[in-house]
Amino acid sequence: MSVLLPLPLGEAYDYAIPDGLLVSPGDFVIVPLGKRETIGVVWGPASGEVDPAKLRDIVGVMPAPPMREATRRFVEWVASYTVSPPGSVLRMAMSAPAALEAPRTETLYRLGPADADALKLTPARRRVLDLLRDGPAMALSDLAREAGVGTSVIKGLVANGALQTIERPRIGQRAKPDWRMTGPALSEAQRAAADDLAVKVRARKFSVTLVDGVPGAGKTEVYFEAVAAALAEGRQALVMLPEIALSTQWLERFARRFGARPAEWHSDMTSAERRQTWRDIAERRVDVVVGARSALFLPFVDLGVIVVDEEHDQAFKQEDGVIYNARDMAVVRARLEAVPIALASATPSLESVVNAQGARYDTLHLPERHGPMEVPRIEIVDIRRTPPARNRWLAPPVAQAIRDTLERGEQALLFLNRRGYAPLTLCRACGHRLQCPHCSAWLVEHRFRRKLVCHHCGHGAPLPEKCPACDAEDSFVACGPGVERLAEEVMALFPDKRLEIFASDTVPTRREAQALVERIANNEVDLVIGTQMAAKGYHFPHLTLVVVVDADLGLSGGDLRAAERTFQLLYQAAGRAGRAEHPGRVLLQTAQPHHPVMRALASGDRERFLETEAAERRHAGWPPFGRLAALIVSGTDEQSVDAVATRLGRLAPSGEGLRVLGPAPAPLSLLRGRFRRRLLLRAERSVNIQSVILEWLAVAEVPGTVRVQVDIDPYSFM
DNA sequence: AGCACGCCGACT
DNA sequence: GTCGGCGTGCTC
Repeated sequence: MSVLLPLPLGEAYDYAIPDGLLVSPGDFVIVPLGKRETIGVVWGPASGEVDPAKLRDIVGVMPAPPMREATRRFVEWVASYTVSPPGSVLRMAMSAPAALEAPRTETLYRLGPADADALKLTPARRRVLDLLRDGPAMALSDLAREAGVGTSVIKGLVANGALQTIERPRIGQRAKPDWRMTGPALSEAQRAAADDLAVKVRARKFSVTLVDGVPGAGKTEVYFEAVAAALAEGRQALVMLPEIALSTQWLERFARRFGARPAEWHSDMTSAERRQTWRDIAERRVDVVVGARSALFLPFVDLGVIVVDEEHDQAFKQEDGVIYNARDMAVVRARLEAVPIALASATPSLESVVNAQGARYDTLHLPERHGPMEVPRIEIVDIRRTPPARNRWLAPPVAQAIRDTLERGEQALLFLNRRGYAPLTLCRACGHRLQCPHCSAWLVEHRFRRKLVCHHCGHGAPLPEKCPACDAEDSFVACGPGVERLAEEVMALFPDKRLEIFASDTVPTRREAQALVERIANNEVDLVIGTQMAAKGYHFPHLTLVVVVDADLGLSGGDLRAAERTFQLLYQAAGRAGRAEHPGRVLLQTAQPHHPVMRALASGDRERFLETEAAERRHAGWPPFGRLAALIVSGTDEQSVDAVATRLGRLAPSGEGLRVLGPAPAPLSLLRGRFRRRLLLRAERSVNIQSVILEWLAVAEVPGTVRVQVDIDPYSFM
């Protein structure tokens, strides 16, 4: 049999089956590999490429449900699409190896065969027997506690046969979401959209539906009905959210609709939680999973629907290891499982919009805000006309708007997507810039932590006393604003107001972030300064003013999605304003008031922006109108990295509808001590870009010291 | 991914 | 003289 191992091996290995062992494709098996044993998945018949005499025996089969055919095909599909070893993809589908072991058992006590009346019935013994006569079998400690006896009484009853023990797999008690509960009243548009999705779920066929609606239009309630329909069919449902949005607020909403929480799947679960949840999904004890991108590889048995919320969000793009976009792979999984998938967003990606226009996807529009809410007014503040004071970042009219808001007892959010005090620190005397020793990036001063930090590799160092280049003392000047520096300015302006910074540095854990979200929601905070962490998915009823401190920040840098991404981020940030009964106001500080992004935001004309954006990309052949792949060549030795990059450039495939750009030093030409070069392959949609790349890499003879990563449909150009 | 082998710097 | 650093290569 060929067995795929969760290792970056390139192909499945053949193993022999010892006499008496029964194995089938999909079984999780233990196999020897070198000196150790590894768990893999039986993938199919032996390839026959290895001398049968060399084959080693499969050691055993894990006591776990086998990996389904559809899941195996999904693993293969992702591997071939991303040009990754299938074993690396398998590893993502085996993220809780402990779940493959025999489930832990518990010992329960129930009445035994002996005639209780024949025993000496002490009061303690009677209490135990009475308890078990009317109730279910119980664990030792529970039984002892409830009967008010010591464990020795129970052991004694077992010894004389009045009680007996049974071993049972320990099954966590999970409350099941109940689809029969009545949901909130839906608007006409919501009802129509919900019915459409429910019909698709019942049809048990593959389809993709884009659920497109402004923030507050009630997309969540709509896709909850798709989940309810899957549950009514007795099937499982998967809801994918970008990591950051996996919030208590969302879970509470779900619990209100279904009376129980869904199973969660995300990176900061304990291994015990992973083990339990993975197994519960594989054995059908979990109906609904909400998770980040890795939830896509869970062992669903009978999936009925997939929902990807905030489908435009970049957090779905995995940037290390197997580089994949979980939104796109979710569509593939839905196809292989033959189920409908819903992609929801207020700012759908251009990819999805184009797919919807091309009739590959259906679209459900949810036009208005649902309930007594108004769409916030987005106003442009031209910082060239009303500039902030020197080394200040808030324009006078903006400061005034904040003051007015606070005076009304309402909250303001200042959005600045820059952690730390200042993005760059330099020496006034010689101009030396403080740079990371491992990356081509500036060190960012974090004044509260009294440290310099590299945001790319995590390198930290104390702020030096004097300039490392010219020895000048007290010569450092901070350049540009970060959230900490903005906080300094705001504290000086509003010293008696309660200010919180909402960034990964101030709320490093999910728990702390949620505590802060609660404080903001309960109006225990007046002013929030936040990075993009604060921009997404939350609902703050007292927040009526959102200020985008530097709306131009994401626009520079040669990224093909810069405009689209900026539009999405700012629109989402703006959506935080005025979601309760108070109307919201949004101020964008920009030096480019006529930029299409700013105009689209101010006029609310999203369609026109998307059209312009689509036209530009179509003209240039960029995605989604063409295919794109990046090769990232990296290594610790700059010469050999350059040699490989140059060779790849020389051997670049050519042909109809194909073009290779580069090699060029990556914008982060040094990252974590590795030198980096990039090549970009652009092709027409008809080109099979994966096979082109495979042939390319095969002839380029990359030495072991240099790594070439393939990024199909790159989102990051760093 | 492990776990080996293998070739150069600081120790008993 | 060894102990051990982690670079390189293989595992059916």
